Amino acid sequence: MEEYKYLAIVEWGKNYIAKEHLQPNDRFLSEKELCTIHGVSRQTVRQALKCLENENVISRVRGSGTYVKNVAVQQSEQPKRVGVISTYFSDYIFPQIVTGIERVLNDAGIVMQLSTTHNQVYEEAQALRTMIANGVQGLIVEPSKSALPNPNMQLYREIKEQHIPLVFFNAKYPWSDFPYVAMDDEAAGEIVTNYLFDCGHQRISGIFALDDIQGHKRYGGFMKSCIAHNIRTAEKDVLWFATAEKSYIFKYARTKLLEMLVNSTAIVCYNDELAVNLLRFCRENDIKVPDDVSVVGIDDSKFSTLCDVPLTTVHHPHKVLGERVARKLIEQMSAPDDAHEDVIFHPELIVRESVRTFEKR
Amino acid sequence: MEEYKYLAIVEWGKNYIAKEHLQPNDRFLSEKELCTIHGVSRQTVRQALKCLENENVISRVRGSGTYVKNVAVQQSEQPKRVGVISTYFSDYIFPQIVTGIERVLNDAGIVMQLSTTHNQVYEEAQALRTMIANGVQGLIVEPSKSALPNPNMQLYREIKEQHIPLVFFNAKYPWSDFPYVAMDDEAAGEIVTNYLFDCGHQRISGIFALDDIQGHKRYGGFMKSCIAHNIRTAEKDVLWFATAEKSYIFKYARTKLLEMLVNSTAIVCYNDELAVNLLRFCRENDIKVPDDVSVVGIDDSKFSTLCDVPLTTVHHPHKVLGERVARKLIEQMSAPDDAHEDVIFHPELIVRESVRTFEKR
DNA sequence: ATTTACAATTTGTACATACATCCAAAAATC
DNA sequence: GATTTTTGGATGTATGTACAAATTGTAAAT
Repeated sequence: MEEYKYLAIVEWGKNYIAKEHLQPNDRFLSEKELCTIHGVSRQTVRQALKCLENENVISRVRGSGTYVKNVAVQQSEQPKRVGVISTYFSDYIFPQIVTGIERVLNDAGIVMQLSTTHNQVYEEAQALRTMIANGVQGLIVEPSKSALPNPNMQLYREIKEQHIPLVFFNAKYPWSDFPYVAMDDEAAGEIVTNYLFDCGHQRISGIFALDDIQGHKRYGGFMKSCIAHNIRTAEKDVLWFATAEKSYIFKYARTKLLEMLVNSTAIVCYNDELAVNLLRFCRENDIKVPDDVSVVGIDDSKFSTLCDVPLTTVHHPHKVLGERVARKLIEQMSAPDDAHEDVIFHPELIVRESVRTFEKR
Repeated sequence: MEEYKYLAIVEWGKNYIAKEHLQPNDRFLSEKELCTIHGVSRQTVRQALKCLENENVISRVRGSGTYVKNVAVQQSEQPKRVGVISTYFSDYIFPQIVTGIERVLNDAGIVMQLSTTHNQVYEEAQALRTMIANGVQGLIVEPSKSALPNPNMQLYREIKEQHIPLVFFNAKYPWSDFPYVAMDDEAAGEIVTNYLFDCGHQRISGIFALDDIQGHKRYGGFMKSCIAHNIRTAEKDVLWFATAEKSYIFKYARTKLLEMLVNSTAIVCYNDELAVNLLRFCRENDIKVPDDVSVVGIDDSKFSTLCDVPLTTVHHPHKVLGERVARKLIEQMSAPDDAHEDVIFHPELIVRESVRTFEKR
């Protein structure tokens, strides 16, 4: 029961196409014919046709006529797009995380748009802006430099205001108000450190990323374990580095590093990547692992089994985490839930061969 | 310079908003005012306003007036999107290729949409369809099962008809008419085999992928070298496998494989992944590499240095190839060039430790 | 001070007419 | 038979008029 004539004609036209089984590029009725059929003026018919044209149901060709457009276009609406922004994706554990994300999104018929920030907030801003301008229906983001002040606060606020669902993974900005999926980084730091104490180590040092919430939390777990074991001086035995310069640490902090290796029986590394590099550094400086010094990593990356001394580390859920993040986003997209619950994976120790066990006294 | 009055008013209106620095939700001129300003009928003004409304420049409220919409929307037009479809992307050399693609596209301000086929033509079809429905401006595709008949021919024809630029990498379908970027696979097969002959090997076998043009070409290079060295029986010493069952070959073709390892002094592997698996198989069966048998791979993947016997292989340009593919697509997008030239990288031998050298007689 | 009624303004719908422009098929020409 | 011209019919543009429906401000009534 349409109130207006032109809207009635719009509906009538759609039904007509369906009823007559008109195929794409079939000719539709002319304006004149529609006038006589509905007993209205040509202007009214034109208004109705303009509507149908805007809705992509018909296309009109001057001098020729009105034609039916691709019906498929209207039936299967554009598949949804989701933006995935991570710091890296070709190295380390990222390919596996992204594979997990891709699998779930793909199964849900969602297209994944990928961008990397190389852990630069500027690139993060650019990626976010591009994605939004691109009309993504959701965002999966791994924060860049999550522990430092972030100039993209305003952008995230806009995302919130525009009600674009967003899920963080691995870390979240402390000031942000989006759900996140990560492993319990503090527990991970605590578990490896506890394990070292259990193996009889007493002089334990740590190397952590300073610009990254994960680094802070793992450091927190490390400290928690040290304090629980009555080691109050651990704070001094920590070396901090910025993730951008992770390869430089072995050049520019060489002295401090060597000193640390001599004075400690074990080193807790921020992650496996650092640990593997440390293993190489030890080899180059004729320090035997685990005989001279023990090394533990976190993340259970592929390299931890491939390096010359298989690395004791903490399992990161990798692919499962990716899948969970994607599912979380899909949940948020279907039912925007402001009472977002975070998903935290509990880490698990993987014992390999990079830690020496001391005799119990 | 507009031919039609209403189009002139559309342009005038946009300039007016810019000139007067009208903000979103500011009131625009009423229809009556525009009539007197331009000296046209109200209908003409209305047609112009309808255009501006369709372009999202203004919004009209019955009984209230016409208002300016979000200007940001119109200024920054949607960034371009490009679809990247590869067989895998989290393993082997794919992360590096995709990283190369991503870098170039990103620099060009193009968003990358990623999908993987797992070397399944069905998934390839689905990915292509989704991408097209999504309105990508270009496609980068690694063919799936490129050596077998492909049911997606029709799809590729449609892509051609719709003039969507497309570039293949690593391989191309023999019947297709798109440019591609790859390394010279035949030369790669030839180079490693030649090297084995140079090292004094005479009994050389090969293992190749049967469903993949790269496999065929590498096999071709292998055969070329064998024939050049007057080994006419090589054809019998080839084991074929389907890429999907690459891990099964070591179970189900175990007898044939062992026989081959005993009867040969060297094995040419389709790629490094297979070679690394073969190394493990040898270790498990107490066959020493390279003392008992030599193994060569192709692709120079990361694993070729990390496995216990560093692998002699052929360098694949990885990231550079990715970058070149992306640039090729951008070329095609800016200047559709039917006289598409393929880009072929010439491979280079990387000698490591998996090949034994026989004394020259 | 709040409510109510009304009027003015503004956009939306509908009809009528005239001419412009383009397409395609029919007709005329070569 | 092939090419050019004509012509009918289709959509596009432009103007005019009339009324409908929604918003907003004003003024009167409560």
